[in-house]
Amino acid sequence: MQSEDIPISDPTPDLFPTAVRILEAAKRVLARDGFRSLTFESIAREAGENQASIRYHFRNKAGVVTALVDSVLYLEAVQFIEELSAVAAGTERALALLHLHRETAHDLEAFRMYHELIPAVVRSEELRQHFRKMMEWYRQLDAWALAPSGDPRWSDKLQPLALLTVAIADGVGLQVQADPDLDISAAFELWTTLVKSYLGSLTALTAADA
Amino acid sequence: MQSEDIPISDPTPDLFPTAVRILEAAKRVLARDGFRSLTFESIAREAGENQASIRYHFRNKAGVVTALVDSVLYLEAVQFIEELSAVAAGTERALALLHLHRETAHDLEAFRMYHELIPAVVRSEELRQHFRKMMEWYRQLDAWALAPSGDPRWSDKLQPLALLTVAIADGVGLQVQADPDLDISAAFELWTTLVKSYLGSLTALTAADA
DNA sequence: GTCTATATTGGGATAGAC
DNA sequence: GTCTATCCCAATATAGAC
Repeated sequence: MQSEDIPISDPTPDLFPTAVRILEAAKRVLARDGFRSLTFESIAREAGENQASIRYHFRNKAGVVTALVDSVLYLEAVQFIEELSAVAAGTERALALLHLHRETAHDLEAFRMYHELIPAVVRSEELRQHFRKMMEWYRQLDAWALAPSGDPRWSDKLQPLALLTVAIADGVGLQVQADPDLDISAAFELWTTLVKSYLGSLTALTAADA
Repeated sequence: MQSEDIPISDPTPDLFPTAVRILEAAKRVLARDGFRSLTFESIAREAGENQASIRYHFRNKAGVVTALVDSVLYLEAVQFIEELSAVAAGTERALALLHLHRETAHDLEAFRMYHELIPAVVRSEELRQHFRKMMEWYRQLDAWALAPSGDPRWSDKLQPLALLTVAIADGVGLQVQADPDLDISAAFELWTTLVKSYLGSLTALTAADA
């Protein structure tokens, strides 16, 4: 799994330094005050820039939102690659993935941004395609991380499980948004057990095939 | 599981007929055009009512949104109770629950409304508490539906699994929003297998205890 | 490429007639 | 309890100076 497999490229380096600062400011506003508060005025204030400067760099509001979504989705993805690439393939990496999901569920701010963006993302056909690719990519990342070995044939076989792990990550994150004090440890331990036993049965089956 | 266990009551019958029609119109606008399009003007047009009439019945915008959230959450919940109560406790009902989740994932409009409301729900403390209770209630409903028998002691034991089933339902729904053509059948079959095997091991364990 | 001034729109809210 | 008229504000967008 090299970084070339990411279906979107980092939007940040193509931008002027001012544009980057504006984008960072926009992300802070989004996380703190929500999508409806994401205005030229609030971004300009947060960035210490002029409203007209934002418009110059991003043309209009839609331009800002697109760049923002791109950036948020991208960064979320990059974090996962980095952390999982450091772990050896097999059970260790599978456990690392589930652990990462568990930690992420408690990242209230990240999920808040995520949920703020979803309505905008789903309603714009362009953004939805971006989102679709990112979801697909997340499933592939999970399948890769869950695979007992580096053998790429595992990827297909693990797609159904990967769909579930991604769903669990998103779904638990939502429940934590509803109740930040929710204790999810027992559920994640159960989930880990279920996944381990399934992976075990898969490798046993494959060994029998051979 | 009687309907008295629902933590919120049906908001609809307390309202005047006009208010009910306004609320129904608001739901249609929300599903079709999204939260940002939910204005007095659009609701009034959809309902064939006057803007001032909406204000008279719901005081202000926040009043409309609160009633709307209440109504959407409530109806979603009621549907689940009705369908699952018709099935006998045990494996049959557990499978019915998972099947219901699978069907619901394809209800694009319902999930669209759900996702449109989430940002508003999470940012208002009052609405978030409502949402929290509803999530908790959904977990209890799932635990009840998954239980091998009517014995209420199962409920506690099955909370972790119920957290997962709720997460799967929400998480898969999101993936389908991203890609309506996504094939989720293999994933749900796998999920059903995992749940059945876990429930089987639980009952075996309990039988050994006795 | 940064900024000011201003135009335009649209949504939320108020007062009060009927 | 329904409706009209009107005010106010916030947010996007434009023109053009520097």
